[in-house]
Amino acid sequence: MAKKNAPTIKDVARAAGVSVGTVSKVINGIAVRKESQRKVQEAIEALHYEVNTYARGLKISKSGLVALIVPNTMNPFYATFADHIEAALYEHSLKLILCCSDEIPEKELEYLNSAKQNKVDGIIALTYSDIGSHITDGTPIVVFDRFFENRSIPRVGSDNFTGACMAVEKLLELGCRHPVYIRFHSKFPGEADKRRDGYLYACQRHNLEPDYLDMVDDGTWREALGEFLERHKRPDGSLTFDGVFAHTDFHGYHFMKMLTENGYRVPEDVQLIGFDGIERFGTPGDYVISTMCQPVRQLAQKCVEIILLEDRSTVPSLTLLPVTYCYGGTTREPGR
Amino acid sequence: MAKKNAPTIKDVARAAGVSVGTVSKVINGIAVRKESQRKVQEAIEALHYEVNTYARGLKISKSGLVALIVPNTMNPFYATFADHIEAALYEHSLKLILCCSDEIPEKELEYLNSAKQNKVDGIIALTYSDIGSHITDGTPIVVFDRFFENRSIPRVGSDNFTGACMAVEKLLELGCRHPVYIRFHSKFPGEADKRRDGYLYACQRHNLEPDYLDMVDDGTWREALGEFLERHKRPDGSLTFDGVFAHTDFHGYHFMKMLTENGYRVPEDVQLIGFDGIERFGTPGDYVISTMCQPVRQLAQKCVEIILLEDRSTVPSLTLLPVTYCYGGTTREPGR
DNA sequence: CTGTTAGCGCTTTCAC
DNA sequence: GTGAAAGCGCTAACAG
Repeated sequence: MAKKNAPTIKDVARAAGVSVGTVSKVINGIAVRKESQRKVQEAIEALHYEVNTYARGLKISKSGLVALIVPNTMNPFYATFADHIEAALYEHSLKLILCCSDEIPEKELEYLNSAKQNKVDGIIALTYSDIGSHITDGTPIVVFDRFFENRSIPRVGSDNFTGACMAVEKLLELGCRHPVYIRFHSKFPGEADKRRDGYLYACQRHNLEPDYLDMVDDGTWREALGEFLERHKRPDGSLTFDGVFAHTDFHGYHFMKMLTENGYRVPEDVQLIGFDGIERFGTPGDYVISTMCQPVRQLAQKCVEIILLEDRSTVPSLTLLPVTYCYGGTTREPGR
Repeated sequence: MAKKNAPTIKDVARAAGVSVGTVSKVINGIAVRKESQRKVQEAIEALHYEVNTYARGLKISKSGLVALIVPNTMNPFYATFADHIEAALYEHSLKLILCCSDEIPEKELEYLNSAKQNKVDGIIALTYSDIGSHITDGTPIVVFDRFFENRSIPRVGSDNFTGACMAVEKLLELGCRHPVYIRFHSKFPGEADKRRDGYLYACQRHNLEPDYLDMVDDGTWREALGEFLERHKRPDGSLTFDGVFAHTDFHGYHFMKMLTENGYRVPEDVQLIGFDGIERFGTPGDYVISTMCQPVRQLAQKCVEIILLEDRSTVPSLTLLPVTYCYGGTTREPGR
């Protein structure tokens, strides 16, 4: 905002009959004489004075800005995360610079550099490239949900491994005998890979033969799901599995649709649990499918908390928060 | 980012053996001797120099920041809008400050003031309070989707009136004889009110008896919809309406669910068209219900375009973009 | 073309 | 407690 003739601290000082130093003290809540305090306050009101953040930033090199790098805000998971980050930042009088990378590594890097240039007080990143290796200066940074080799950067995420185990065990508890796992993942390795490990571990622990679809998401997931379904049909048309743990709610939802369209009843014939905790229209509690819900709000708060930590030597290098099972209509629930 | 010893323009000048003025010129793309150009560039590389945005901002009072005030980003409509705004800003090398107001007037105002204080180059606002009356200085601002009394502020939105007419006519075209309208609105007046006007106009034009539910959204919409449904059941169980124009996809979706749960088939018994163009998981083209789709992307671009307009006297005070009908499974479509 | 220089508005010593 | 003054890093005007 290029307000041409905005009043400066000088104008206030003149109007209040004190020096700029005194005005500065009042602004920053440093003790001054009651009398001066009052006069300055009055002058500020009268002139509609507002501190110039550039000048202040130039002096104290703090902007009150935090950059959030996410792929986009179309995806409800990212959108929700962004919303909670914004809220958490607001609590600390910080502003959010939203950076959508579209999952393009170059754009992620570009935003990262721009963030540094804009002198943000911190960076929260959910990226696909290993941005950690590009951090050179002392800007506080935390990566969310995507962990890379560079272990020197604090990481925050959900306990994917345990969550996956819980999903399988929930399916078993609800009567499933043959839970399968479907997954489409980005070509970059990430923390979410642990969901597969969790599935495998749970299978082993419960003496189940693992049966899963695990492929890179190249846009052909619909065909792949169809094929997977065909492959699991018995001659009589019934399915060889009775439970599905989906890597994400997105694919879980679409697989449910496919099952329904093929005449299978969900949850009567097949029960299905996804991962993420996506809610319809963002309405709290209205899960699109039964799911292992990520504590997005707490995760966001944790990220902000870590960014704000004064003593960088005390920041935990890894923070994993637990996920919880949430009913969303695709599992058999007693009494529903 | 409080990088303590970041190299300054002075350091670059010294390293390159030129003056700060020359360095400044290089940075800002002003012609200098080839030789100097090269030396400065090298020095910048070597020192990893980055311009200090505070100092620059202090000087030229431009931040490259634009504030977007929306209620939240949980709601897919807002989330999508925010995403497109971000993209449009990116095209102009501008950064987005995301402000979620939670629909709280005080918060909207607070963010507005904070935006001014942060010297943003523009403000895009989707608010419930008449923020227009609080704008005092020359910050470019545009309000989206919510129009108030203050007509001096440029407004951008969808052509709700025409869109509503189109919805009704589409229903008629698809064989409906008795389209009803359901609506839950905020207690603040807004541009979306025109959707009701459009419905009424279309009814009048086609000699239909208007029949609609129009109430303030006080959280009891589910009950109200149930009541509305009961009221329209004939003794034989059939419904007195065969088409629904829903004020938003949200309520349209939930009414559809309710109809289905009550044994009515959609779209066989009742066809339904919503408004907004919400897509499942943000997937392009995967509309949750048939809908009058707002051109969110174009709307966002228009907002940014208006913010950027140099000559403020040429900004259109009102920009209405057309909505388009999109099939989402709740209407009878030949060949689907 | 290039170097010098005067601030932009603010915080922060440092005397008083 | 308070005022004076020195910059923070940069741009732009001006003189060379």
